[in-house]
Amino acid sequence: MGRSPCCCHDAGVKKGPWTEEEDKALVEHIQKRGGNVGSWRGLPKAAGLNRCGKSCRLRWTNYLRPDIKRGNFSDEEERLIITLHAGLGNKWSTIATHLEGRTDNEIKNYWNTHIRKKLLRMGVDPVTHQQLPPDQTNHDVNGAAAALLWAAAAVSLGGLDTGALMQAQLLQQLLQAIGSNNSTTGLIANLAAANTVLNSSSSFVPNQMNYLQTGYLCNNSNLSEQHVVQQQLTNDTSPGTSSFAAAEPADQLCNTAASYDVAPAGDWSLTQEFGGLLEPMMELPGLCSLEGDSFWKDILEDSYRL
DNA sequence: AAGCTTTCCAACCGCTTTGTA
DNA sequence: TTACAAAGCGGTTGGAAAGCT
Repeated sequence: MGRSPCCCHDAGVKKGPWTEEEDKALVEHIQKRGGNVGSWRGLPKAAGLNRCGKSCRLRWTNYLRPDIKRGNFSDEEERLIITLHAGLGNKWSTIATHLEGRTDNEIKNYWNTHIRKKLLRMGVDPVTHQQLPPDQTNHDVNGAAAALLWAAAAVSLGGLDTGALMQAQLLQQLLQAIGSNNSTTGLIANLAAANTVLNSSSSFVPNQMNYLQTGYLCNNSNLSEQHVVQQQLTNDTSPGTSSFAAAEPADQLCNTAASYDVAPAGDWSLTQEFGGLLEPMMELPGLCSLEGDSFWKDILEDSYRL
């Protein structure tokens, strides 16, 4: 497997941004051949371009190809990228095969400039898709957790009505938690409380159970299907390694991501900030078990001390 | 308004994989 | 089986645009 001698090293071959004339020449040449490029190496000469064949190929595949979809990524595309990335790692070309009209380069750029930062803001490691340690986490939830836990406890004990007030409060607290900075304990407490409120308020998202976990908010009406997703993503894969890539991994993942609506658009605007179901599920006990379950008691005490 | 910093993305570089003689 | 050419791929860079002071 020798290294390919690349014409890009030839003296006099133009580099840098393409001009309109060059684009036109390349497109016309390929169209004349009915879309059949043939040899990229021989293309520049045939098309009258002073460019390396490799440069022509990249320009065509990443920019000039007629089936390329331009414009912002949709939430659905973003969720799919996150889901696929959790299993495949930086296999951009494989990921790209599941996003119609998107190139690997575009997805890679979008990941590095948008998704990666968003995950970090959420306290999620963009490489492992796991919750970051507390000192690297950006969540601030202590204040929010205290207020929300109070409300959740009150609801559970019958001291408050579960109505619009609770829903508004929940959203407000969650937004604070997402956008600011603090401890994992607080985060868990907040998510636990929010989980309880969601599940105790049937009017909030009718007929659906909502699960909150560190890092991700999950909204899925079918828990068993969700476990299938998670098993595929956690057991069969290890980001950065190739074990998952053995038997048509991308298809598995694509089917998974497509079949199981990870965070259905339109259910709840907040869910759009959270990408997927990539961590082991953390199903939290209800506050009705407050008396007998030290889980909630500990969290309440923690949040009280904040 | 000017200068500096940050963000974004097209394009490049070089290694790996695939095809073929 | 081996060697080489060509294509594919992922990491990185450079510079334009946007944002900030």
